[in-house]
Order: sequence, then structure tokens, then C-alpha cells
Amino acid sequence: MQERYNPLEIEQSFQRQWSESQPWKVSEDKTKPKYYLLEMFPYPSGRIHMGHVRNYSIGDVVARFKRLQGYNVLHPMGWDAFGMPAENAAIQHDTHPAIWTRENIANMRTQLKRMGFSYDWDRELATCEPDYYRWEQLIFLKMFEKGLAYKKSAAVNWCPECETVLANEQVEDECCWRCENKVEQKELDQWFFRITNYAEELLEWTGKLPGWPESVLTMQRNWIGKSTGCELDFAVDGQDETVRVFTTRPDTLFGATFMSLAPEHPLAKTLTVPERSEEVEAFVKKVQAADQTQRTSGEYEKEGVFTGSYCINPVNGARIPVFLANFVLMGYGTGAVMAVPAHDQRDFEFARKYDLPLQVVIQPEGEIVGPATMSEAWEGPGTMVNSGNFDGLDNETGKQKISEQLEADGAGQKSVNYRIRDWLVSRQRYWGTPIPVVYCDDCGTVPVSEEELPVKLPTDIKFTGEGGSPLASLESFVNTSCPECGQPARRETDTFDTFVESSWYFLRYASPHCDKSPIEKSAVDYWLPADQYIGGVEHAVLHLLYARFWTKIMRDLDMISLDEPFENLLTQGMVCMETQSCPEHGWLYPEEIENGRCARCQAAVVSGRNEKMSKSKKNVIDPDGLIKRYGADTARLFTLFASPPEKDLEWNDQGVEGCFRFLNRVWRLVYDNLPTIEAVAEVDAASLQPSARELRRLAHRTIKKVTEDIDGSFHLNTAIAAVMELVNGIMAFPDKESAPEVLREAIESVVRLLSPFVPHICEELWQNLGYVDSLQESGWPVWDEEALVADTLLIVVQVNGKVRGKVTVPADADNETVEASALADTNVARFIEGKTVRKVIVVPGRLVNVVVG
RNA sequence: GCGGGUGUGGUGGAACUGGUAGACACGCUAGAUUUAGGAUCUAGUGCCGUAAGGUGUGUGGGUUCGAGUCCCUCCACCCGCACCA
Repeated sequence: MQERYNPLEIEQSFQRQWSESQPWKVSEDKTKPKYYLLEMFPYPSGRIHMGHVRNYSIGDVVARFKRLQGYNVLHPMGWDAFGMPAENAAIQHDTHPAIWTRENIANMRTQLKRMGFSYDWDRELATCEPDYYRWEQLIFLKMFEKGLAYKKSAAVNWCPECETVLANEQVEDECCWRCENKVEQKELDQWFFRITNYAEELLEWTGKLPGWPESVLTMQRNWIGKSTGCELDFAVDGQDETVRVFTTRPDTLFGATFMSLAPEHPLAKTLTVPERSEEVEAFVKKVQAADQTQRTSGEYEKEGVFTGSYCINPVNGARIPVFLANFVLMGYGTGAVMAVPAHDQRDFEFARKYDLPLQVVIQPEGEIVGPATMSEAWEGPGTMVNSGNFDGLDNETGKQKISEQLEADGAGQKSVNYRIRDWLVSRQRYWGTPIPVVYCDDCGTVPVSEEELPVKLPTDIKFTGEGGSPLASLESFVNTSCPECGQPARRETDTFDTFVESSWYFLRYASPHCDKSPIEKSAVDYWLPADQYIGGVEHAVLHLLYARFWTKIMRDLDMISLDEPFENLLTQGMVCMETQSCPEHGWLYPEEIENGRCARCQAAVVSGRNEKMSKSKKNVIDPDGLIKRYGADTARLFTLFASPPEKDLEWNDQGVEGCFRFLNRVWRLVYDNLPTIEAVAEVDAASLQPSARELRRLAHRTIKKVTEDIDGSFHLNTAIAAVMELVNGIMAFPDKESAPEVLREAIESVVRLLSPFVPHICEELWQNLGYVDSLQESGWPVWDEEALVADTLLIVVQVNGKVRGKVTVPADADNETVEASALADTNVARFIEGKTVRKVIVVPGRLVNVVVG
């Protein structure tokens, strides 16, 4: 055995072996319990970053652990390979997205292998390959057939920088999720997936995913945004029209004193009387000129205009004026709102501004509110008043009763509204899956026939960066014949949102080479759902919602029998680091700083906030540099030890040093003790001296702790801390020579327990301990319950709840004995002296509390 | 506004069903070793105090023999949704 720990040599040697023997290649084996460990696959940007290192290190611990426990573990890796950066790179570097992407994949694959992650590389897939996306096109055809994919003209989000439309989920604060530029609204003809058909089921299942973090479930519930109420019709006075409204507060119907329509409402023009049309048109123009951000921010001043028409309240015949109001959105509900100023704050403000009447219909308990005295709307519960037959009911009952009445009268019905909109999936970009559709002058929108698939993305393309998608100008692609009538026709030149590919890659992993269909059902039946999914929380309402939706789609197309794809979800925190900047040169990389000064101009460097590592702010650590300096095991160990997986990780170079020192200590632990433990007998538990029994107890306690910390709970940082304690305990063990078999067991435990975290060094140490077979074949250690039992216990003695002493008692001492020795402690006696002992509480195995007074 | 979450030493973080708060690590201090530095080893390290002891988990209160943990109040910060009818 070498004296010094040489990580690079060891790691490369094992990685070469693993490449050849492919120890993690799996197939369906019904004799073993399966475990599908999935990590969010990366976009092939070119290099892995610390976020990947962290994500995949967490996953690899669990994969290796489960394998050692005897599970048949599927642990795949692939590439989310379509997307904008490839196109931008092609324009900038005069290359082709396909070449750029494949080179990046090759680089990153090497980097992942250099980290020692235990993937089944045989299942690797890249979504930009026709043998992947052809199946996506097939599923699209089936969705089209069922009306689950459709094209419509709608006001959509347009990113001028990316020159494409975006889904609602991809707009954050009115900005593009990718380039952070301001998004515009445009009326365009686009492809949608009917996710709204699944709104209720997606919502319902958020209550049936106990393995998901509450925060993600809540975000999805918010996004789906269900509200229940009813829809009802208001007749227009003197015209043969009705205005349909949606309300969640039918109980306030008697309090409706006016009506607000969205400026875009189809009836807006019809209801405007000629003498008001000038004013109304001016108002509509003004609202349309304001951008969406202003219009939907709470601070936007409520404004409106009277149309001159009146509606009739169906329950009491009241004649109420119809307004157009800037805060009413056409995209939600029916685009018309019955305004109840006494019980809705927005309506209240609007009514005060335009001097419209208030009618109180819900009286809160214990106070009297009236139109004259109200300074804000009462939105809380109460008793119904001024509501005809419904007076005296509590308003919750009133909601039910009024809805029933409306239904009985045929004036309305109970109704549910969702905030979620259909998923806009077409993109005006080149580097994506072609949408397999043809436009024919005679036959209209015609799907490509299944036999024609895949519609391959053409590669003979020039990238100028101008004029939108290069596909549209590629005659050889665009010009085709109609699948139905054979006449000349044009291909769809939009491609799919890349989130379509990532919505089902985890299903494809089950049978990645299947060339008959998207998936092999038996393989999906065996492996899915994924037992554990690990990735960043930024996909809470994007990928994680789409993937759930797609799974249900494939289920309803009878391709799989699965309701939900991911049994357990772990959202790991971000990797953060302080930003550093120079007044002259802006953001600085860590290696551009020398002794707190800018390497170029020697100006003092200013430290900024601790935030997510990002290239744009240059607060990044390159995994490659870390591996070269310390090895992959240290890189893995630090990201796992520095903080619990779900929390953000603060980068700390000294912490990395500390982890490297620890691995050196482990190395030395084996090296120094090897002569003592090379040839020893089995442990004979019965004949051990107290100190050896103590060490053995520590070793077994650690096995238990590490097992329980990894399994299900992901307390990886405390698992590592526990092994560190064991190492400290072994180093301090005084009787190494007289109890070598216990020493060996303890040292072996360290090596075995650490192996999922730092596999290379452990494998090497295992061999040095004399084993020929791989550590991966050795199984996970099990603790001996009997070894956990202590001979003596340390009992804390409190007087009136304050710690005054500690006594050691035999483990089997009864309460009386424990109490007696507690009271006999000299320091405890000091505090009891002269006082009456009122009560003594003995907590077996823990403490004694003496209550005096 | 609604919903979710988080507040513990100089720092990252521990603490099972209420039972020694601060495990483990970083940093720091002192010492050993070393030509020096690094590495390594030993001891110490919440705060106040020479000590005995006091005090301490965002604030204030409550339950309890005993509260970081349970209940109530308030505060701060983070995340998601938001004129959603």
C-alpha cells in the first residue's frame, strides 16, 4: 500500500475499469426489487457546473447505496439536447448546432465519468437524435387525432430577443425565463397542448404525492389555480343579449350594483350606446396601449367607462349599469364581472371613484357595516341581509342556496375556473423537434402519416442570425405534398418547445433502444414510476408539471399504465458563492483575484452578495479545476457534506480543504493500522474488554446512523459527520494491539460506509485491506443490535431543570438505583442541601430531575 | 393580499417521539514538530465571569418537573401566485 493518498491515480484507474466492465448496466430482473433513481438530465452547454456536481453526487450516493442493499438499480443519464444556445453558438462560431451539441455531449460525458458517477451508459440518450424525437412526433399525431393538440390564434407571449413565442410557464415577471428580456403580447396562430383538460386531475394528484415537497405541490396548486363558484346570465335591458359572469361569491349576488366587462369583451361594442362610443373607444385604446405588466400589477389605478347600457340582476330584477373596466381580464372566467362593491375591494375602489352605490348583503358578526361608514369592502364571512328569501342565512350556506336557486331557474349553474392555460408548444426556432404537420390549400392542416416519421430536422442549413427560423426559408424542407390529396403543400416550420422532450425522457430510459414504439410497455411497467427524482426547484411549475401531464396523456393513449411518473421528489438547493467585482473591470472570476485585489489593475475587490453560481456574475468554481487539485472524491464529499441536500450550499474553499484532509486521515487510518489488522480472527463479542466493546458499539451505532440517514431521508451531511466521529473514535482507541479484530471491523466499517459518497478511495482501500472482489460486491453493512447495547449509561442530573451533575450507572440499573446515585452526587447534594425535595423525575437512560423548593 | 418556507456560536450546520443546545466541520488561540512555510499532532474555543456561577436557539407570552422542539402573539427574511372576479 502506498503511504500517500494519490487521488488522481486511483480515480483514473478505477474509472478505466468501470468503463470496461460496465458494472451498472441493468436489465429487468423480476427476482430483485427494483429501484429507479433519476436525476434531471442536463442541457449540453459544454461543461458541467457545480450544480450538476451536487445534483448527481446526491443521486449517486443513493444509487450506490441501494445497489449495495441488493436492489436492481436503474440509474440513467442523457441529454436535453435541443434548444436555443446551440443555435446562438452556431451563429457566433460559424458551426452547426448538431456539431456543437454533439461535441458538448462528448465533453460532458467525459466530465461525468471523471466524477465516478455510476450510470448505465448503455441507456444514454440525446433528445436531438431522430430515434428519440420521432416517437415524440408519433405521440403528437395521436394527441392531434384526439384533439389534445390543436392550433389556434391567440394572444401569446413573444420574446423579441429569442424571436419565438413562450408558454405562460416560461414567463417570469413578464420576462423570458431564458434571456430575461421583456416579453411582448402578440396575436399569433400557434400550437397548444390541452393541459387544461387535465387541470382537475393534476390538481387532485397533488394531494396524493406524499413523497413530494410541500412547497412544490403548493406551487403547482397555485399555478393550476382552481376556483369554484357559478356562472350566471344577466339580461341586457332593452336588448336581446345576455352577459355571462363567473363569480366565486354567489352569496353576494343581491349586492351587485354594476357590471364590469373587460375592454376586449366581445359585447363591449354592442353594449356601447352611440352617444358614449367616442369616450368608450378612447378608453379601450388607452387600456390596450398599456402593457401587460402595468395592467396586472395591483398598483395600477382602477379606471373604467360607462357603456350607457344596463343589465338586469336575475335574482331581484335590479337595473345595474354596465362599465368597461381596466382590471377585468378577458383571459379569466368569462371576461365579465358582477361588481359587488360592498364585498370586493376592487369593486369598492371602482365604486368610490365613479360614485356608484353600495349595497351591503353580508353583515359580519358583532359589527354593523353600512355604505356610508365603510372605508373598505367586507370580504369576510357573515349573515346575509337585503337578500330576499336568503336573509338570515350564514353566507356559506347562502352560496349553496343561491347557486341551487339559479340552477333551478335556469339562470346559471355551478362552475369551476382554472388559472392554468393550455401549453403553447410551438417555437419559431430551428434547433428543435419538427412539428409533423403539413398545410394544404385544399385539405387545410394535415398531420404527416405515421409511416413518414420521423420528419427529420434538415441539417443543410446556413445560420445568419437574421430573419427568424432558417427552416422557413429552406425550400427543400418546406415544399412537400399533402398526405391526403397529394397536391403541393407546405410543411410546418415551427418546432416543439424543448420542454416537450423532457416530458417523457424518463419513460424512454426504460427501453431506450426500442425501435417499434416510444416505449416498451413491459419495461415501463417494471421500472416506473421513478422511485426517486432529484433536481432543482426551478422546474416546479415547468418540467415537473409538464412531465406529469405527459404521463397522463400517454396513459390515456393506452401506451402505459401509470398515473404519476415520480414517486419521490427531492429538490436540491442551489450552489452559491459570493460575487467579487473590481470597480474598473466589473465581475471577477476567483482566479482573477490576487490577495483581495484585481489581478489586472490592483484595485481593491468588492465582495457582493452570496448568490447562485453563474457565469454571468463570474462567481463560479470549475469542477475540472477542483478534480485536478483534489480529485473527484473530495469534490463529491464537499458538496454532500457542506449542507443538507435541499438547502442552498455556500461554497467555501476552506471547507473543500477540510474534506480533502479528512480523506487523507482515512487513508492514513488504514495505512497506519494495516500491519496490526492484516490477519485477524473474527470478532468474539463475548470476550471483549470494555474499551473494545465501546469501539465496537461506536462502529455499529455508526452503521445504523448512516443507513437511516441515507435511506429515504437524505441526511447525507449528518451521515458523513457520523463517519467522521467514527474515524475520530478509532484514532483515539487506546487498545489497537490487544483488540485488532475490533479495530479491523471498525476500519472496514468506515470504508464501506463511505463508499457511496467517495467510491474511488474506498475501493482502493478495500483492496489494500486484502479483498480481491470489488467493494460493490460486498453488500451494505448491517448493524448488530446487541453490539449497540452499552454497559453503562451517563445520566444527567438536574435540580429544578438545571444540569448540576452527571452520574454513570450500570445499563440495567432500576429507577431507584439511578435516583439514589443521582442524589448522592456531591454537586447535586450542594444544590439540594437545606431544601425540601418535592419530586424526583427519572427518565430511564437519560436523566434525573430533582424538584426542590 | 393569498399560499409555502426559514430564523440556533465568528462561519457552514447538528439535536430521535419535549429530556446535557451547539454533534461534525471551517475558522481562531496556544503548544509540539519543522531552517521557514505547508502538512501533521496535542489542548482550548457560544457569550459574561479569575472562579463558583449566570446566561443563551428572531420577539413577547403560555403549557410543563423540564421547551430549539408543543400552543398563542409579534418581527425579519426568502420563494411561489397575484386587480383571478
